[in-house]
Amino acid sequence: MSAQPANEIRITLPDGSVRTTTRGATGADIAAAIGPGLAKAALAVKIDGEMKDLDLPIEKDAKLEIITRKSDEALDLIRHDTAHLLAQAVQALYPGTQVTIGPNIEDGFFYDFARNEPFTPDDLPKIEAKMKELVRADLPTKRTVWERDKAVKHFLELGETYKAEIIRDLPADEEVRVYYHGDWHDLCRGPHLASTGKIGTAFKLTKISGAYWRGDAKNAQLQRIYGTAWRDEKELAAYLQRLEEAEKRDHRKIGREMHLFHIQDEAVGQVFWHPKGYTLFRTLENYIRRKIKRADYVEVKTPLLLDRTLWERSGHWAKYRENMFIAEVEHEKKTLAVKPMNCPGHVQIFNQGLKSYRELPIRMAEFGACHRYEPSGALHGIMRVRGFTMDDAHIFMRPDQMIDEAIAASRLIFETYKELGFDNVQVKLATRPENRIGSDEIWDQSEAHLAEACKRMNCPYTLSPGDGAFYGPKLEFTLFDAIGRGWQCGTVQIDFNLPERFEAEYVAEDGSRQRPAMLHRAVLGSMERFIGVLIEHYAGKFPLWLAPVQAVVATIVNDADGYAKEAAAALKLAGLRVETDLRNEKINYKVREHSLAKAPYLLVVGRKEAEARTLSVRKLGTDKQETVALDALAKQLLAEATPPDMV
RNA sequence: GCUGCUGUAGCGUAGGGGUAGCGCAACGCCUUGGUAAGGCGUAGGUCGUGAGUUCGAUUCUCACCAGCAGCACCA
Repeated sequence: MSAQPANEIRITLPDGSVRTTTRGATGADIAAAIGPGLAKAALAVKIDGEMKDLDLPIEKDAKLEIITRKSDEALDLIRHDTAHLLAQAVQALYPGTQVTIGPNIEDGFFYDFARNEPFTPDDLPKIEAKMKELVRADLPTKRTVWERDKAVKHFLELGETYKAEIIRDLPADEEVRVYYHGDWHDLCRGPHLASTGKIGTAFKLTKISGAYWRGDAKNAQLQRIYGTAWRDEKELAAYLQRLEEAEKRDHRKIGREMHLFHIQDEAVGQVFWHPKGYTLFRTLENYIRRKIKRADYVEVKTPLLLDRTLWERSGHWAKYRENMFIAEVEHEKKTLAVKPMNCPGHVQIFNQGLKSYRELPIRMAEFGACHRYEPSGALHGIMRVRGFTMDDAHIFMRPDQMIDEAIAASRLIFETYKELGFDNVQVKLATRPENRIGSDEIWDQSEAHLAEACKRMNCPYTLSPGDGAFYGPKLEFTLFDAIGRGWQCGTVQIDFNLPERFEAEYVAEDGSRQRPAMLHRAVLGSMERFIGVLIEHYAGKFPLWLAPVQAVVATIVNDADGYAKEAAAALKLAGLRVETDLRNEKINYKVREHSLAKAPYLLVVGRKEAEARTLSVRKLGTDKQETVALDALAKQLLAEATPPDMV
């Protein structure tokens, strides 16, 4: 390699080409050297993979990429700058407001403020207007590096106690950077766009909420303003449209419209399942029932109310009482608690009679109605409730069977999700929390077992440190719905607490008494929540086997009533869920109504059909019609309505 | 639980110190119409609950309950 003059550096561009430039040149200089168009479009640079300001002098050879509005990274830059813009606007409009942090989040950003007066929704348009004003002013950005103590002192003098705290907590080797946007300044790691004008105006403030300082409920509550920001107005409009789409899928709305369930004040957080909703519930339940039967589970039912002493023994009274519904029984001076979990009940069944190692594993399943006192703010439709049904099971086994059982349970979960229409599933391994029981040795072993199970299944997973249950580590299964939202549903947990506390035993091969290992697993998790997910995933347009009403026979004229009833009866006899609509309404009206009600098949009969013993079939989502003979139709629909596990 | 907002007929909404309208749904009559809203009419509300202010409260104030959006929580 030839010697390089001391004042020159070599810049490698993404296409592999190398440019030689003066030491201390900036990203902006290099962009300008490449072309005026690029210079204008440049937002920031990536130097050796790290995002930097356009005006940062480059002192040594580097790989460099010019970031423009088109780059993937552009959104992050725009959003971060918009967050600053928000803070600047807020401080201009509401003097005395302290700034804290303002990170990017999915689709946008937020900024947390400390202010005595609350923000109201009316403030958002005012703040937005101010932000746009600042964009028009095109204030230049200036990066400055401060000496730490001076920075702390400076922000304290401004009354910015949170900022001062952040600076104090910065790692000792980190530069304290303060960015100016015009006169306004903020502590920030950067990078930033060259001026406020570069941000554009494709942003919108979306909501206000309370948020705890550093995410801890023990700390002061700040006021958070959320916003979204995009490259251009078109992207912003598309995003807002996406939000609208999600709103249309809301299970609370669809649940009401499709007469699936309701919730009322006298039973907060509990679901009244209507006939149609409960049809869905039972269909799903029976599907799971078939699957676990095949997987050699046994099904049980255990009491809802159990005496306090049992919960004391299980450890729930000490660790979980806050979340339990307690019933004082006056007549007997007893305290009972409604079960928040099924596990203690299942151990009671296991403990009836002496078990041999030959009987293990025992896979004990229950569709168990559990009740937990969830914080009022956590309740959400049927997704987060206080009374719910778990598709629960506990597997009692020899310790050496644990990995195989964890694999079998995980496979059941994957298979079920796939059959239900969810192809993308992610797995997390949640490891030991701070507050836990059991020796480190047991935890080491249990975590290793779950990791080994994943490895043998060839299943990638991410670690979720500290998120395990107090009694053992767990695998968490998150599925992704039609619009990309993740839902944590299934779980496989190792429990070394309960067998110990209830002194569960089996007789081993050598005649000794041994403690069984226990695996706790749920596939759907909560039936209620899972049905909520299904509603939103399918937007109420369920696959035929799940649809509460599978077909509606609608008449055109009253003369066809008799045949319509006959046809509906025949389809019902074949095993389909069918309704008739004989009302004195025009067919257009009926088509519209049943389409909106999301009936998968509309079977229209008029004089012609009655005569020929056929039905005019119209499938939901199409406007095509097909005339099919009654017998053939029954077969066709029945085939389509076959549950995925019976295909 | 915390912050903010909201609560009017089954659903969606208007209004506002003088006891409430509209649309859809419901019900009745007319219409029997061939694939996304036929016509006319009727009924339905102690305006979330309780207190206070007032001659008078659904409207204003307070408390409570519930819902919504976040935050925290989700063993």
